[in-house]
Amino acid sequence: MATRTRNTDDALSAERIVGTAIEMLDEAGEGGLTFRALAARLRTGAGAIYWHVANKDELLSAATAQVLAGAIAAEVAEHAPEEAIRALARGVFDAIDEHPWAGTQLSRVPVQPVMLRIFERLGRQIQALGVPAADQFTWASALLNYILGVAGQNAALARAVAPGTNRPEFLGAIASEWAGLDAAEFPFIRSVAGQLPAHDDRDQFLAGIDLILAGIAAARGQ
Amino acid sequence: MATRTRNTDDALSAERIVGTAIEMLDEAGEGGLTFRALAARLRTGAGAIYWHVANKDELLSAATAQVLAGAIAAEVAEHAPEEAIRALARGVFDAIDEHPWAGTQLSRVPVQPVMLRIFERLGRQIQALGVPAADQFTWASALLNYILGVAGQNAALARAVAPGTNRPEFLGAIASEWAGLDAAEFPFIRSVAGQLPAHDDRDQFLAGIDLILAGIAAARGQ
DNA sequence: TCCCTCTCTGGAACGTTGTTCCAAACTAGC
DNA sequence: GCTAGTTTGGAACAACGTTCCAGAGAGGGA
Repeated sequence: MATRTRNTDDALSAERIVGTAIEMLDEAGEGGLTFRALAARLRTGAGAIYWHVANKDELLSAATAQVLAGAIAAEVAEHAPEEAIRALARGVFDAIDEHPWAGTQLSRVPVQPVMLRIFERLGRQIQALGVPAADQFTWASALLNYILGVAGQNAALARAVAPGTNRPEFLGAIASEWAGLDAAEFPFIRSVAGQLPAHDDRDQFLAGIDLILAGIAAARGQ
Repeated sequence: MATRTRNTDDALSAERIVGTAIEMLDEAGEGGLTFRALAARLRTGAGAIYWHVANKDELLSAATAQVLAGAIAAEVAEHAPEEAIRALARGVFDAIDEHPWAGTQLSRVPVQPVMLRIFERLGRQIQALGVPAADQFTWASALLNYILGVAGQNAALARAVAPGTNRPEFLGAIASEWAGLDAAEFPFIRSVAGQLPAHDDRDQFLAGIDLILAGIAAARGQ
């Protein structure tokens, strides 16, 4: 019988822990990641995990960083600044759309290393647009905050959708509620209720980015 | 000795519970509100609270709603649409600036009754701006997501500032970190590091609102 | 006045969580 | 093959949200 040795394959490491954590978060959502469940899947104890990872916040940060790595790595040098900003925003959106728990993490913690890199990319393209130095910080922050807002709402929605039901069904139910609101108090909500079930979150998100870019262009033109 | 009667003053009620919860959240932050501590301050048991409030989520929602009530109640009919949007956004910002825990709540849960009212106000002003019906939902959502993003980041920052230190000191420390980053990798962050400690969050937030409004104006003009 | 019913109370208890602790198992260098 | 250092994993701790339930208080008929 095989001797129980500590070989490289089943050895614990920060990478393996983070990778397994991402698996569990993707499968069961934010509530699905506990140190006990993680230890069970890794066939070890909770204490062993703490040797490689300081605490749950660090674990979530590392998982979020890994999931966003692709969006940061994407090369955007060849594009015009506006297109580069769109591409970057699109990358972040797609990452959090695929891993909604990462959206929670991003909107919950202050700017951390991953988001600092995104902020850097955004700012560089803002500079490339010829924005005055005094406005660069403010306008890059506006873009970042918008992205983080969408990230948080996406995650909140994913959390709210009951495990059994699917998204169109859920949005349809909300649209019905909206349509049934008081006509005098909620005329606007009622008027857009019909657009809710069919609307594309991604398109809507990118339209918001374009709106901010148009605002920058307008402010620059004067 | 006085007979232990149940008079109106010390009677438990949803209002009194929510009011006390807001007090505790303001004093000790989001971690300061537990059912045990709340029960202790109300001189009762945790079980009694559950007779008036379904669970902690509902309690936080009610607290957030109360804290945002002022921002919604403000009458804005006399202003031009753009100024009305600014006033509304300003009201929300000031509320979450004073009660950062409310920002966490807003960015953590999907649109709830309070935020639906704000969305309604935003949308009505967007309509008043003469935006085409097809764009109203998208652009009102852009404004809302931006506001929620700032709300979340404000709350995250408030949570990160160590109880002992103050805000300028904390921002100064981050600015120092930013200034010390690799020059080749973070040119933009380094260039704006100096603006971080002195910048006004509120002004920056409102500049972002103006940017979106300018974008709407530009898109409308074509 | 008594009693029954319904509302409301508050303290104990349950299950789960993040985290800490520590004895034992393993690995590597002399 | 001893020893010093690293790594493991299971037990234990403190805290949390929530549930449970015996009983106190109030009000309305008999």
